[in-house]
Amino acid sequence: MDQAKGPRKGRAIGKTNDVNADLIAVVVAVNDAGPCVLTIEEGGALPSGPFELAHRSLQSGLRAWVELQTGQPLGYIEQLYTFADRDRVGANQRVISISYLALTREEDTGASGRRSWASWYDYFPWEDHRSGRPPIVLEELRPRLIEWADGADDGATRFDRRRRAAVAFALDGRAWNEELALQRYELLYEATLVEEAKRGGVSAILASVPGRSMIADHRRILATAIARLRSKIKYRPVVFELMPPLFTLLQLQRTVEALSGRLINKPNFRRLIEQQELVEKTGATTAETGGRPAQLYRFHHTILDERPVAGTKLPLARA
Amino acid sequence: MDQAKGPRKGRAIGKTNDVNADLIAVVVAVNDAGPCVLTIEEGGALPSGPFELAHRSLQSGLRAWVELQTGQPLGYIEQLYTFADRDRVGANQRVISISYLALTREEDTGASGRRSWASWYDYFPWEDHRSGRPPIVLEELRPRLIEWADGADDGATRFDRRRRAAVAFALDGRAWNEELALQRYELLYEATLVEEAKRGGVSAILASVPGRSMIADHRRILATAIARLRSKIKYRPVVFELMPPLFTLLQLQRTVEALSGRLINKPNFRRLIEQQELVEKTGATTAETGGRPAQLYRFHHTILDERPVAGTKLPLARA
DNA sequence: ACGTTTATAATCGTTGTGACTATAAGGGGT
DNA sequence: ACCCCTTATAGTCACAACGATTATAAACGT
Repeated sequence: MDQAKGPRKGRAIGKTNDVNADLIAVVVAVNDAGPCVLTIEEGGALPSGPFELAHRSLQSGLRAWVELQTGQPLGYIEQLYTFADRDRVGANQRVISISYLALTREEDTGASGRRSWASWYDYFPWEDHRSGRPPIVLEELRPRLIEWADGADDGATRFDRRRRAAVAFALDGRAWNEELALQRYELLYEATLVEEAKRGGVSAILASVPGRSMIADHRRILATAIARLRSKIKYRPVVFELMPPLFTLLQLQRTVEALSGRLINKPNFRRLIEQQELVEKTGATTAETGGRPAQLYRFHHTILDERPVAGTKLPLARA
Repeated sequence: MDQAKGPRKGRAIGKTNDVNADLIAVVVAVNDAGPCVLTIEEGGALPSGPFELAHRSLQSGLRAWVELQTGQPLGYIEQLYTFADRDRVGANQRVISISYLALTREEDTGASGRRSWASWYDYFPWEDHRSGRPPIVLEELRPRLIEWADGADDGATRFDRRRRAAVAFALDGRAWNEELALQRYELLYEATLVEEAKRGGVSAILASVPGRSMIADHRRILATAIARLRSKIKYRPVVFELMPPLFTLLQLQRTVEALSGRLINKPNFRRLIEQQELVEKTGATTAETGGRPAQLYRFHHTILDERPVAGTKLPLARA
């Protein structure tokens, strides 16, 4: 192998450069309660395990670990990011985390022990704007962020911190941007307002921190997944990976709203979906919700192949 | 560390699961000749090297290797993808390739030995549509792709292959989509129409293959970078990383055209750039190109912080 | 019968943007 | 000096996308 790669200089094959690669999965589903993530340890961690020689590929290794730990088979998979960051260094060993996003339907509730579905918004209570801006933003986060900003040494840093907080959390009359989920989490981390940022720190005085945390950097990875998914549903029809075979347009809309954390105008949503020919009527109807029975639709699969770029643009409120 | 990660089951710390992680850089610049990539070995490989204990992070490791091998300091860096695929398996050792995209200006031509800038389109001659569709598509690729499609066993596969080829290469009256650069390369790989796909194969009869190749999967990584960059310039103002401090709007347009491989309507481009307030006039002008002297602009940096989503949407020809 | 809920259709006005035309300002050749 | 070339810059036009709103239809419950 190395002979074939002659160009490398100073390359030393040996144990000194070996690393341990972890595969971490964010498995997402949506149910009536909202968007969910598959967890182990009662919501304290994401399914994960080391990449091993026996695995044919990164993806198959990930599938194996998730199925072993939760019994959940995975369909759609997409690579998220590879981390090799802070506080994950061992003696003469480094850990690389390769994270994936998986979309599935919460059906096959195999009784596989330690798994459980947890709502996104238990971990990020400030991300759900479906009923307007959640109180936690103005009541808890804003004062603490301002306090953090004003604690900076020089004026330029204070100004910059206030601006970043305002952009991320839609303060000072700015518009909320649901895709900034990761930036919001990173900002709270930087401001030491999440539990993870206090680990190993001297401040044993743990004031109440917003949102439930996870081990290691799992919550950060979850934030990465949320941001990616919220962005992707706008230009690729990935929502359908989360839908049952037959669904009504309102169910589809509720799913998109659950993911994006904000409400959508109903007629516009219907028009967008229908004119893009992403779905087709089945003829059947359902009347389980009360009100006029709704048409049942099915995803129009061939569209995926023909139009690789088209997607489900979300009709979201203008700023 | 492992105690903190109690959830893992069947986890075995030991040499058996160790892997070697390679960092690979696609360093992009644009000059008068077009879009370029930084290479070593006379264009045969991308700068790369193993992730080592001494590196503080993945990014710093990458910077170190690129600077060591080419003398090029890196500015903007963005992670591309992590591969652990085919034919990169050694005995009891696996190689993970973590690839990055870097944008820079081709200025500091330090005389660092084995580096050289190579045009994208030497490796992907079918990707440059600035002067209309290149002849290679219809004259060479199309007949071979059809031959490959018709070589399938069953009719469904034949149909599917023809459709995929038509979508990727804009056959049968379809519109060219510059963002499908990676899919095109993968399709050619699957059809055994690129040199990499024939390595180790029995077919020693190497018919002339389109485009220059690289060692290992470096050309695939380059294709990934091109696709990512072509997509990203449409919604994030990353082009400016490739521009000198002062530039004219036409220079900016030529850069975008070089990257996307297609021409842009001039008035529309100017309107888009100016109304988004991405640039500001400096007052100075230049008259080096002949014709009326052009205003020199400068990137409006503050915009980056205020509008994290806004970008340089490309006014591209409608389908 | 009436109100409530949901589904479905239609309309209006603004914005975005692709395509095109026109005018201005320089240089070089004859 | 004039013409012609090249490039810069401004303006127009038409259509498509889309956010917001209203209206009508079809079920159920009281």
